[in-house]
Amino acid sequence: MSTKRPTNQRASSSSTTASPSPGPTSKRQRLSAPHNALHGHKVYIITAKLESSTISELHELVERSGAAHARSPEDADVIVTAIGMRKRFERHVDWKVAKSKAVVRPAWLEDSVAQGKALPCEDYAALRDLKETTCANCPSGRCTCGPTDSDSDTSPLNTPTKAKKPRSFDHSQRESAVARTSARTEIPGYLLPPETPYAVEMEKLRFNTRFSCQRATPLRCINQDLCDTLEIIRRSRLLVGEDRSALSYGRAIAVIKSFPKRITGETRDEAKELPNIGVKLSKMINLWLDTGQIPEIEKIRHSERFQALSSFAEIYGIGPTTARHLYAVGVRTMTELEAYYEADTAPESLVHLQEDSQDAVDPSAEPDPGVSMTEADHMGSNPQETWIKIALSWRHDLAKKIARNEVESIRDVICAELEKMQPGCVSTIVGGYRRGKTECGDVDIVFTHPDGGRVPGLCRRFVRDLHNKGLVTHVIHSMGFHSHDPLRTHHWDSLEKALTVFVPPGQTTRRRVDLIFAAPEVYWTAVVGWTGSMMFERDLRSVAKLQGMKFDSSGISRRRDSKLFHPRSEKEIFDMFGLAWIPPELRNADA
DNA sequence: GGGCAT
DNA sequence: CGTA
DNA sequence: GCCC
Repeated sequence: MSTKRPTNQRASSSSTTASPSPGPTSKRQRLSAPHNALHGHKVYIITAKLESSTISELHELVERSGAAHARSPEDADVIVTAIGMRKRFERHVDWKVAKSKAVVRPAWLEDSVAQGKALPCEDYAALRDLKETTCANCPSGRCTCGPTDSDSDTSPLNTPTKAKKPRSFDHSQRESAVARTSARTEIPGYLLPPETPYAVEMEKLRFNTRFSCQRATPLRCINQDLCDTLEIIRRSRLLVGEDRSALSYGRAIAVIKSFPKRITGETRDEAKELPNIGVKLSKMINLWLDTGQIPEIEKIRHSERFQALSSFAEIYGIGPTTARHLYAVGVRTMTELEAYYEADTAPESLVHLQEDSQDAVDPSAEPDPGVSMTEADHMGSNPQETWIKIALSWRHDLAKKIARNEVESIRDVICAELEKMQPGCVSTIVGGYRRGKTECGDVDIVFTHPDGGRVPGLCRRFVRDLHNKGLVTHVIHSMGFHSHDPLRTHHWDSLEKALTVFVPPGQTTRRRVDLIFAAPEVYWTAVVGWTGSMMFERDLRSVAKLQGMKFDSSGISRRRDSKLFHPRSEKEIFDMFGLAWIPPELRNADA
């Protein structure tokens, strides 16, 4: 996997080749004392297209210039960017906002600091279409540029609004996970995937960092056999209810997966120094190296209880607790499990909990508002029991993996249907598919619409439509968009989701398909939040928390004042938390 | 000895 | 509690 | 079970 892009732009020192950058701006005064060239101004740096070393240099320059860092483009007087294309630029800054700022190339900052004063912007405008407004807002206050030399289309700054291709599906071979359902309607740049992949700075992704969101973790690693072994212990810990222990095994697995060397007698010491590998795990690694196995694993493997709990928990809707209850009342095999739910003698033991979860199983509500779960109408008192009976009937289908091309064709079917109901939606296939798995357990798709007003309620309407057409047979809805509810203090669940059972047209195999509808301002958080892996998400949230922030798939907020943040690209989320970019295929921190 | 995602 |  |  060649993750290192043959990067060609070093935007900083000599931005682009063909610009009239006045005066050679050499390797100047790294050591010069601070001055006040830009005192009183606020500068915002768009990090896209910049090397991280350049980014830090530019930050230094801002400080040295006496300017302040703006926290957002809106907040700034000056926006520094290496982006020259309007469409790409708009992914970071609203066009209207941009017109009220000076939008310049990095060279302007360098040269202004070098010369100790704010230089005229005219030769530094980052985008041709913004040259005029940039001059009007130039900190130097003495830009002389007249009305844009409107016809000299040879300008290197020119940003053709119409890019090369009539961008309909030119992205497909790069990341077919990302698709738009509409080619006709105009989609704002910030909802589109990057036209070139972000650079992956491998040197920053050190394997011995604490959190998996700071490391590159491939789908399968060089020590996969060890990871698979430890995964058995982890599963076992989860099933018996030792969640914290399970968490530790999960973290250990994650860090081993990112360790790029085969663990041998040579490298074992290094491996034992890894974060999340402590005394116990070190001993296990020793055993594994010396004897080729770990006794505890063999014990677990052969345990009747583990096998029973494992198989029960494979049923959708049965988790560790229910599995343990079943075992406790004497159920041992799948066959017995079916018999147990067949016989209408369900004991109270399983009934009691789980009454008013916020998620509504949407079956019986045949009268309009919900999708019908046909088999489940006329049901007995216990919805949980009913639910599991149905899930039992799915188990063979849902155990089947879904090939990538089938994931894509399911996406195509769904997008085609959605386009009929609501043209112009944008979508990304997320989940394991996006992380590069060749076989997927389910299909997860995040949707939005450039007109945010089109999104509330769309999930329900659309799923009902799919149900009427026979494509969706069952659904669990989670509420979303209760934003209109004035009683709600956080009216910020700008996300609707439906967990469905889907049968592709002309087929009979049921598939689990999750549809997520996000307001446009939380589209990228939803995409990051639903791409996974699970450990990657946990660590991302831990990192956010350490920084006083809160991350979840429906938004990012500052804990102290609940201020919301709306990143305009996936990478902006990484930037926001000071994390190096990690592409989806290297977020596979689960075994 | 508390925290471990939301 | 189960699920993502 | 590991980290701070």
